[in-house]
Amino acid sequence: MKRIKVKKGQILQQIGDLNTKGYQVESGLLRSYSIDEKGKEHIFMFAPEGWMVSDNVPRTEPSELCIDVLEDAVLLQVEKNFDIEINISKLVKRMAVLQKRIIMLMSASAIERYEHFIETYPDIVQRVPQRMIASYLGITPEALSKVKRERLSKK
Amino acid sequence: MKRIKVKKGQILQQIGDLNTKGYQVESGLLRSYSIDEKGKEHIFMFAPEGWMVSDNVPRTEPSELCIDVLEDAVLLQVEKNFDIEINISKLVKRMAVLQKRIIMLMSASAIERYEHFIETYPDIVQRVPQRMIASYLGITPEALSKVKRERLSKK
DNA sequence: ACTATTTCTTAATCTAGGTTAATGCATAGG
DNA sequence: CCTATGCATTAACCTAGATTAAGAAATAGT
Repeated sequence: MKRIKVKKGQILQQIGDLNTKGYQVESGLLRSYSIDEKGKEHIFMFAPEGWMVSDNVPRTEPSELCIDVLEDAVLLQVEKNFDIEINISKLVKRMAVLQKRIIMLMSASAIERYEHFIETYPDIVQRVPQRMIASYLGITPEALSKVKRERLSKK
Repeated sequence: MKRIKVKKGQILQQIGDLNTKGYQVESGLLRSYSIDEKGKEHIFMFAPEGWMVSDNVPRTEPSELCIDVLEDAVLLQVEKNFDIEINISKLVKRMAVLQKRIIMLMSASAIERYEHFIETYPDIVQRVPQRMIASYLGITPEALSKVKRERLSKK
């Protein structure tokens, strides 16, 4: 386990890399994302201060997520065997987040997912470009623009 | 931790219940699902032999999933504190499944999700009604019918 | 400060999948 | 055995969001 400083734009993990590390974020902002066969990015999660990112595939398999730096960050880099999994309560919280995300993707419209997102992560909205929020929500930037316009006209 | 036998149709957990238990499936088939504000069910996961189901929200919060029995089953009922979380490698595997599911929901079409489903869970397809597979895939039974028809005409 | 590049928004069109409704099949219960 | 309820499929239509394209606004690089 060691503390590292990383710069905006830096890529910590490429898709296909052996996936032995996780990152605990002390300051800054990371994201993890997948890339589909058409080359389109889909943001899996944002990780601001206090969060932890890692690919959740087994340690022995190639990663299916790319991890990069959105804001200069200080990280604790942890080897997956030991350090991470010791903190079970954090693991369990991450599961809860994933569960919520699946439920939202299956049952909520783009508008509802956006509402939920800004309630749950009000600060992130300020810190990342719109197109990344769209990517996280599973819609296009154009559709997000429309969603925001509709929200304004209603409230 | 105790072993229990349950009958098809039995409900093990209601949405809103305090969520202190998990179930390890020795034989039979369970499912967990959410219900949206329109009353529509969305299957979160199937749990055949060897799998484990539980709601992933923290133990102290009301559950957001309902768990019921699709085929008569023998279960190990575990209290969430102790027993479950001891088996970390199983926890980690569940995370990998959730991750894959999110990526599929964001980046794959209904046809692709269906293909992936029958590859990953070939036996489940035989064991549950079509409408439940549709629900798991996040589409309507009508759309699943169309998907299957298109597959047949192509191959 | 000026240009180049990326980002955001709008509008027009297209499409995957939803909705509704009708029909044929099972399965369950009397 | 007959009816009732639920399941799967088909077809006609509808809608949320994708795609394409173009312009405006913001950012970054020199």
